[in-house]
Amino acid sequence: MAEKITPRNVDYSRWYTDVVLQAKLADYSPVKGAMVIRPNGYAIWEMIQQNLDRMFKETGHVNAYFPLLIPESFMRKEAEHVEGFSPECAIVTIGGGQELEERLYIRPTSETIIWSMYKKWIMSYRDLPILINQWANVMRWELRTRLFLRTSEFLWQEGHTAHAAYQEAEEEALKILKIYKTFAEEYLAIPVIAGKKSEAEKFAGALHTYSIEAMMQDRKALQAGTSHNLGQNFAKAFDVKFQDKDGKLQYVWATSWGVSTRLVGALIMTHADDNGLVLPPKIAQRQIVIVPIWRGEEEKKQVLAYANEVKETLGKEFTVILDDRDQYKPGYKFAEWELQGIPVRLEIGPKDVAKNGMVMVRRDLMKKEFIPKNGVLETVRGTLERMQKEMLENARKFQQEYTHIVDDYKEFKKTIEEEGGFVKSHWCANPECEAKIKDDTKATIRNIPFDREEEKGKCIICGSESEGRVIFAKAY
RNA sequence: CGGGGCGUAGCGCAGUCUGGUUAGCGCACCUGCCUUGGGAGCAGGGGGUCGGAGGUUCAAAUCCUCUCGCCCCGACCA
Repeated sequence: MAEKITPRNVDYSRWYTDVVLQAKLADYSPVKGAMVIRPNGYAIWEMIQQNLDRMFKETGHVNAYFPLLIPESFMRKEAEHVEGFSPECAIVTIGGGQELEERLYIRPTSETIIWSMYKKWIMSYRDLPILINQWANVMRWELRTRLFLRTSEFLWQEGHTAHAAYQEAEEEALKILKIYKTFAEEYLAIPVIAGKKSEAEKFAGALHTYSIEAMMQDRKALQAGTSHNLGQNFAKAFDVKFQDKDGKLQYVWATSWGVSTRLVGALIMTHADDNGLVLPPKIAQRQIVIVPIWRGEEEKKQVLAYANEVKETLGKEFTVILDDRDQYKPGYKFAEWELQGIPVRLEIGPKDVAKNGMVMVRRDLMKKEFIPKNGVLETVRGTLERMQKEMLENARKFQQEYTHIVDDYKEFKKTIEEEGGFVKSHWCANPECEAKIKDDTKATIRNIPFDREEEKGKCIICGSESEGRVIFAKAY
């Protein structure tokens, strides 16, 4: 291989970087901590946007846009919030060549500026709920950065809703988490565990935080989406009250929720292999590549005419690339499209033309299979559907294989240290026990799964009563 | 901020210790021929303020001084 990807078992993090760079998903920018998202990478983000945006709108949400710059005084209004975010904020101090009277934060998230506006817009219960989402960039200054996973500037969507009652906000936060889970599994083919964050891990300024957690191929956890019930914290900070049906003034109830370009990193670390990216069909903007093979002009003409017919047939339903470049040999093209993760490759040479068929290769399996030209659209459609399904199943098997049930702390440490993955253990809900585990092992509580079994037990640290198991793992 | 390393073609590097024609190699790129079922071959070609500034010297990528930038390792985070 001329273009090398470091194999996963040699150096997982170099493998990741190699895949991102070689598949042309992103590149390093002149500004440290920032990245350029290249067309191949942005195409993935667009697919994420399109599908999530549709799902948000189907549940009554609308899009809007709030400013990038936030007055410092706004950030300071919610104590926990400013404390949580201040260390990672970039601040504008000069504008128009002059020192600003009030410094402006480049948004690390938009709760404060949005709630300053909600104050203007909300008077009565009739104004509620407000279900606004925005697609935007945010900035959180980072020292140790990794493409897609942790960059100072990243793209995301942030939903900010306002409600008349606690219960409504709670339902909203859970509804969104459900959407995230559905999207992650059905589109990205990433199995996730939905649950509630512990107090220590929740969002700065939230009442409850919920998350979906995925397991990467190195068995580390990655938070793939979060949703917060913010209670009345921001309403109180920004003095946002509404008059209820009884004529009484109440503070508004809030949620916020988001997923980011980090999902692209999750997609890579869930499915890609030593040959490069593997895209689930539903996320691939281009699902099929045809590589024609020929010797001499005569064959070239024949093969290309045939390949074009196939392209046209498949083009009714899918986006097809016909790679007829003359300067590269087929082997080179195979490798290149594999690198970019195109789900299905069709190889068409003189032998296939003679047999009225072609060779089909599924990117995740890499097995060659001869298929007839008759019914190629149905064959490929079926293959793509199976591929989508099996990618999720395989990832789920992997996740289950590395999910351990552990009741003894010695074994816990050993498992986290040697095996990695998710460890399900009892925990008494005391933050001190949680902190001790983090100090000892670097593992954190990923979440308290919604679907956990009711099972009385004893905290793995202190032995106190526990209502059920929580998920521990080392995380990105 | 503390410890280790590195700046030479788009990328990866050699050359620096021991100063000396025109600064070299691999990949990539361009042209042509030839090839095409798993990353071909041959020939020719383009591309460099040797990170920057100052100094020593007949002569500096090489020696000296200063400076800038980057990467790796230790406290927080979608």
